[in-house]
Amino acid sequence: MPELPEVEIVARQLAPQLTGRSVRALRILDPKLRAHPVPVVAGRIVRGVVRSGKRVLFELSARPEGRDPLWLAVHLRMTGRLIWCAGESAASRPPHRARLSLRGGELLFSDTRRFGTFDWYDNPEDARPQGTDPLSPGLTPPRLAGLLAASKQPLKSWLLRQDRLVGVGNIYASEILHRAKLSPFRAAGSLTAAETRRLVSATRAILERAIHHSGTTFSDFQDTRGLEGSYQRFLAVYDREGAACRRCRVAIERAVQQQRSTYYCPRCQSVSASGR
DNA sequence: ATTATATCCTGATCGC
DNA sequence: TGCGATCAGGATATAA
Repeated sequence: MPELPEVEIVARQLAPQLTGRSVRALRILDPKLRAHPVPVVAGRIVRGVVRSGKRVLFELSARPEGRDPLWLAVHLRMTGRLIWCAGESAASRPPHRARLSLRGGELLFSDTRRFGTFDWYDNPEDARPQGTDPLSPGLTPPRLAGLLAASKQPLKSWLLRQDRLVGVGNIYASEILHRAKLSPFRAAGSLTAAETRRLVSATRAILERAIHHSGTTFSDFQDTRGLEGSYQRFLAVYDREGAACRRCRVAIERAVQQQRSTYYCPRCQSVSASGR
């Protein structure tokens, strides 16, 4: 479900809601989420909520007894949602895998397919993703060129690699390549300098625009209040097989790469097209 | 060392 | 209307 923009929205909404609140209790109802021992969180204060790659990172203060601060990284994977229920007792709660009770409200982790994960860190450095964040100043064309260098992977597959660039998923990968006028089948390491610049700016533009429109609700993304995003109205290629390309009117095509759908315009994104 | 395949889950949708 | 097959925005362990 959530890619970088959706996770960013969730973190931005939660930060002002949760920061400063003290933790009452953490209930983990799904044993699958309890693979590792769960640290004691009662009595800690939420110091902040930020996006870290595709994960939502919660900073929890040291406990009064003097323990060290703690970080919780929540990965939403396909169907995870973090829902903030203000008020002391949320009487009727939707189904959820875990529940963080805070002073003044509860944070529910709902996740139908149960792919989402909790990871605990006592050092935020350890929680940092391996790949470069596309919205950080660190993503420059030379930097991207260095990351792409020598890779024979198709561009689309490369974009999904979280150990290079972090945050791009299946929907935005197609959107980014369409905007950059690059074929999803091109070898990642074969881009010219100009094409690399286009890829950097298209990646930023698409992700920022999606954040601006509160993300994409393809089937079930909802923000922390249960509201849907609106970026699906702006999708240029994703889920538009057979529809006319908004740029050149040619029919959008669908291909399968790594068992995942790729949507592209065969004219705007032809392998030989140099773009411009 | 890269790169395909299978796997983790549930629910919605598709085609017959 | 019913029912099995197929498909989902993610990522990883295993196999090739």
